[in-house]
Amino acid sequence: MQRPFVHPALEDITLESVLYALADPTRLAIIRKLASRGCPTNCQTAAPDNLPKSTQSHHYQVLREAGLIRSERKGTEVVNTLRCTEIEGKFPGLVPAIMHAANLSLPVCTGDKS
Amino acid sequence: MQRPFVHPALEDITLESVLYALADPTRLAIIRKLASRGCPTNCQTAAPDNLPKSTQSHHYQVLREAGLIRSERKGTEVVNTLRCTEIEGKFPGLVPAIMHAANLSLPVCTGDKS
DNA sequence: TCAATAGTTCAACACATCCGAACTATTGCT
DNA sequence: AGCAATAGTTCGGATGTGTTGAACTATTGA
Repeated sequence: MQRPFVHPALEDITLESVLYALADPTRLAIIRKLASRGCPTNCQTAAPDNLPKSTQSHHYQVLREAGLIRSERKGTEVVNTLRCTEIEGKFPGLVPAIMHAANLSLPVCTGDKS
Repeated sequence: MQRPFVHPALEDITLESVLYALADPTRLAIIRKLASRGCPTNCQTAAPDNLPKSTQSHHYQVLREAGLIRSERKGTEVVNTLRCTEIEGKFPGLVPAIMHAANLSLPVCTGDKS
């Protein structure tokens, strides 16, 4: 927990890593949950199902290293924030189009909790 | 070569398979080449570099099964066509946004040949 | 100080990817 | 018709990637 999180600079975010990160159903669900709470929102344990912690941790790492989320420690928890305005500046319309497509193909992101 | 190609029906195309297919640099390059020649265009050997034939064959199969391209045999060749109008109907703006982002991040798709 | 909570790291297994070699199908030449 | 050349597929093995339980680290709160 002492090891600080590594976030790529905006210019190091690549289209392929973004697509790769969002191609996984679990990670897409995480991003959808984050996005459904307004864009720069935070979310503790936005884990889709009862996924093992190690797997969750791995998925958050992939999303972080792809540049999609920003992670910050708050006590024992990690608060994740969408970096959508940054990404929107780099790849205009990309994430909104994917979110829109996700909302069309999947029922609706359950905005549970709080 | 006798085995007919299998193309998913429009309703069986999922967002995740589309993203997965496009997350690979090689496959993204193939789609970019197809798209750069006008939308419903065809392309024989749109292989990016001098990629092994077996690998090419694999990538075309992934793109086909994701629903991104349609493959038809013409003599000894296989002609691949983007299914972009169909996909546009299902996921409006998705592929254009990705193509736009690709054009922003990568130089420009070299429209070589013919 | 100690238990509980939240998350990470490690190692092992399962599964996917890549590519050379062998194969199949079609064309065009003679 | 036969045959070489071309275009692509299939197979198998090496290599890489994803998933997850077990052990570990940090922080909070009693």
